[in-house]
Amino acid sequence: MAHENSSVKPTEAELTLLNVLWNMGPATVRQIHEVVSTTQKTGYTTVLKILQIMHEKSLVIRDESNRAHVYAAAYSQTQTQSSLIKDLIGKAFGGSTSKLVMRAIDDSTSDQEINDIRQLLNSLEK
Amino acid sequence: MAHENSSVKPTEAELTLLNVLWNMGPATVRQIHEVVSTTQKTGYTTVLKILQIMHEKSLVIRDESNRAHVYAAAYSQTQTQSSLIKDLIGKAFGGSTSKLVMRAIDDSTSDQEINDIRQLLNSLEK
DNA sequence: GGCTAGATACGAATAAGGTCGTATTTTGTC
DNA sequence: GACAAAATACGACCTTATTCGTATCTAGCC
Repeated sequence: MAHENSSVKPTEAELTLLNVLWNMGPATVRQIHEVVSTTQKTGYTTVLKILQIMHEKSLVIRDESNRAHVYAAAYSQTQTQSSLIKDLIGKAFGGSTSKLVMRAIDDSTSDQEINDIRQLLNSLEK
Repeated sequence: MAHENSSVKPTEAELTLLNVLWNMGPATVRQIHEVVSTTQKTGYTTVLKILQIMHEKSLVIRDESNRAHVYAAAYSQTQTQSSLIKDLIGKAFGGSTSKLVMRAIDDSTSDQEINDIRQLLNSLEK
């Protein structure tokens, strides 16, 4: 009952690191760890290990020309977001994007969010 | 680097079974398995086991008054969809619902989907 | 050349998901 | 009451995710 992902599907921890990479751009393990550890109590070697696994999976690329390898996301944030949305739509929304969009909008609570979405809709409806 | 989910977050296989339950309503393991096995080659005891685990996690409730227990989803499809969306927004969209909505809309390809969304937007914009 | 600080590589432990085989229990039917 | 069919319970195995500790390696500095 398992699955195969033609597309990219990072795990939770991997996504955490990817978010850092998308923010900072290419970075060393140390730099990444520094950022991550402000939020979580994750050890340095844990970050390193996950990065190495991501490298095997080709979720990141790395420049090994220097002693401290420099990692970068292999896929853009947008591409990854699309993969994850598609996955979710497939497994929980019967493949219907509009159902997901509707649910997301219905769930919006903050005025800020509602305004953002309204503007988004306006810009589309012309 | 792991997480805690205050809310419901079924796994992939669990979601498959939940989808069946939401469709059929309360059902026995056999009934569920029958449906699932039209799509996948999953064994009867596998379905049973997952249902038992889901029961431990309180993702389903079950009526044990008959020999064949009758399972039912503990949370509505809508509730579950909301949880999953919220989770995704949190981990891949920086908490921004509008970003997810925008991405979902941008990714829409089929005319059908685009029309559905357009109608949805129209019904909201009045 | 040798030391050390700092990097990577490796391997082990733990936990969870998914898959089944086998054991056990239950209940209706003769 | 005993048997068989059908259900549940249990436990094992394999994978993947996550976490680190420890071993190794490397490059610059005296």
